[in-house]
Amino acid sequence: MKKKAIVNDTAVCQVRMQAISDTMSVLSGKWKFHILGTLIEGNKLGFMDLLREINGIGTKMLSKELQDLEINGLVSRTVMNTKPITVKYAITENGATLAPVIDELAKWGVAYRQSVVGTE
Amino acid sequence: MKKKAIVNDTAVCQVRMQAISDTMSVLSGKWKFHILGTLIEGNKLGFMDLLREINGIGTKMLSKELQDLEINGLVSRTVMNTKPITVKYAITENGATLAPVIDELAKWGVAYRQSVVGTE
DNA sequence: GGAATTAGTTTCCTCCAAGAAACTACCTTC
DNA sequence: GAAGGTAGTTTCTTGGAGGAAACTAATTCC
Repeated sequence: MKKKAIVNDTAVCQVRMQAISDTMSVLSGKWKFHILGTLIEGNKLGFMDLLREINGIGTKMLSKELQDLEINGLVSRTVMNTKPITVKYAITENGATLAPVIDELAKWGVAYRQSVVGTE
Repeated sequence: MKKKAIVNDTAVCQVRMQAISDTMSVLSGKWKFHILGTLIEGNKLGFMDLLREINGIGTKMLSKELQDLEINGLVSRTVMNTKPITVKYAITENGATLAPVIDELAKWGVAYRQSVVGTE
């Protein structure tokens, strides 16, 4: 009798796995959570604002990640007709639904850090 | 007057950012969520079980990711003294605290997929 | 005219994640 | 003793993520 996959061999688990892959695919990379988190906290920020807010990111990465997020409908980009041209990035309705996800990640990170510090 | 970081320039935000980085650092890579999710669902699985459960993963990655997870205290590895030597991998108490995080990720992935399908 | 600010793009480079395939090693069954 | 199952390790290779720095381009301030 050959062994087969048991646990994941249900439609529910397949969907679940796929869903996690989807999420991580959309939020892949080193900076997306930081960008989204920042935009959720502070609504409507310019490119240079984000560059200052997010410690360590460079212009290339910020530009690229923002494009990704815009394509996926999580962030909106609006060119303002101001004297020196400015751009406002904001979280979309869809992007705002990530708040609980980011909250859980942050919460877990805090708890994990404490558990590591506590046991050493 | 020079502009400064406003939104993230609070202790709370710095901690939050750090926490997200911590979490993503521990859970980095393509397979950790899948491994953890599988171990949360089906308690105590052997190496070959996991290899079968997780579609697409290879021995090298599985081995490496399991080591990472064990080092970080999220997964336990127990060598059983059975006739052909077997190893049981299980989620730890600490690792089990990831369940809500994984749930949120999965939940969001499902909703996101529906939002994309719904609007096209 | 030169400096500074906005918002990026482009180029070059490096390192690492990830996969394929082969190999080790031990034990059991046929 | 060959096949098949356990649990991995090792080697080789490639694509892409990510970073540094230079560059574009428009406008405003001094």
